Amino acid sequence: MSRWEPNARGRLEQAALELYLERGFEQTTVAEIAKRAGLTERTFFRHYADKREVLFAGAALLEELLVSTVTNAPIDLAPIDAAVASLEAAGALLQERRPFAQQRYAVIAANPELQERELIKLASLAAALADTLRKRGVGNTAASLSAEVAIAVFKIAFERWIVETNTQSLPQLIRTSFDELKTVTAGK
Amino acid sequence: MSRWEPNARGRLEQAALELYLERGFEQTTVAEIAKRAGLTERTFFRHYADKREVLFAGAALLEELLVSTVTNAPIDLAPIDAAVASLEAAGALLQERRPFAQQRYAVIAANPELQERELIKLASLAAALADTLRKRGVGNTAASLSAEVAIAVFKIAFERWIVETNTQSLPQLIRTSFDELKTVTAGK
DNA sequence: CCCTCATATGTCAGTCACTGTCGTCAACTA
DNA sequence: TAGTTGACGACAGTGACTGACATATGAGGG
Repeated sequence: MSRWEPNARGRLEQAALELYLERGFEQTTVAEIAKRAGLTERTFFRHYADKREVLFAGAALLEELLVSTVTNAPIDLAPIDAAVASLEAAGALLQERRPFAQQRYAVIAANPELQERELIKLASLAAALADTLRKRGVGNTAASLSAEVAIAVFKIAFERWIVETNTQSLPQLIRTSFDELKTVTAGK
Repeated sequence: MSRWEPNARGRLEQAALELYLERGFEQTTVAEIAKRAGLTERTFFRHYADKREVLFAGAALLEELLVSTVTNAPIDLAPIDAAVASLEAAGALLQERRPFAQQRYAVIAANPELQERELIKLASLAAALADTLRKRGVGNTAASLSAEVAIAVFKIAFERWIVETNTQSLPQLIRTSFDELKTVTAGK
């Protein structure tokens, strides 16, 4: 049998989310999170670079999903369609964890520092998407534009998904927003 | 005659940019910035909420420019065109301070914390743009989409403007990128 | 079965960003 | 002239984050 309780990261993430919800992000100290997880402050920082990062462990998984989806998309699919399709896949994943996503969103929405981290994670996803598109032969600017725009569509769909009283699924909202985007950018 | 040297904020911003360029952001302490500006650390924090904010004093000005440009745009101009036009105006402003913009970009590009701040400032500009569009009667989602997409275009044009050896002006690059965006999002 | 080594953790001291509080002094105002 | 305000300095405190070193266990080799 192990010397320590298993799943230290899971316990830290759980404890952090709980405390951020109970007292707010700023009013929670890392020492408190660690204590609730049965660990020390130092151990927290061995698992997460900082106090914010503990809320963003899922980002790496999401990035893998986006990249592999775009990589495996039919080569004749337009760049923006490939990017949006990958976000629909990511949306399907999030759809399964809506309560968690809502709690997490509530915490992030209440704190600007966390919003900053969220934005850089999204920017990182956009960069990964753009890279993947370039590997499909898409031009530099077109790749960046497609990726950034797709992420913008995702952001807006995600917010509606969180706020609205569950009428459409997240993938549906992404598709709807994407359609509206086409209307918006269509020159006359 | 005044008790203190005038323009404390200007001195702090100048000192901070210099030091961030010389040693890097992380290797610079707020005490050093304050000392170079002839002030104390405490006074630094009276002028700027944190160590990063000193690099982002211009954002408020930019936001005013965007909002007033969109507000005064012809009412029959499409939302996305109004948003992009306002960013062209902002681009013209930046065009006049290219060396400063390049130094500032170099500092920010070298540090993730500063990139986070940059992203939230851009998101704030997008939110202000979207609000202004809504006041013109644009629908909720269309306003957000137009604003986010316009900012995405701006980001990509800005990076090209910084990197490329001055072939096109920033407003020109914004226009070019916007045209490419229309191509990219045009469904077949 | 013992030795060694890698791993996950604890302990402790230290730096620095940021805050609250109080004191100071010139300039303005009644 | 007396009070008020505004910009700053001085100082102590909290908490995020880091570096260095210690410790215990499970795995693998001999």
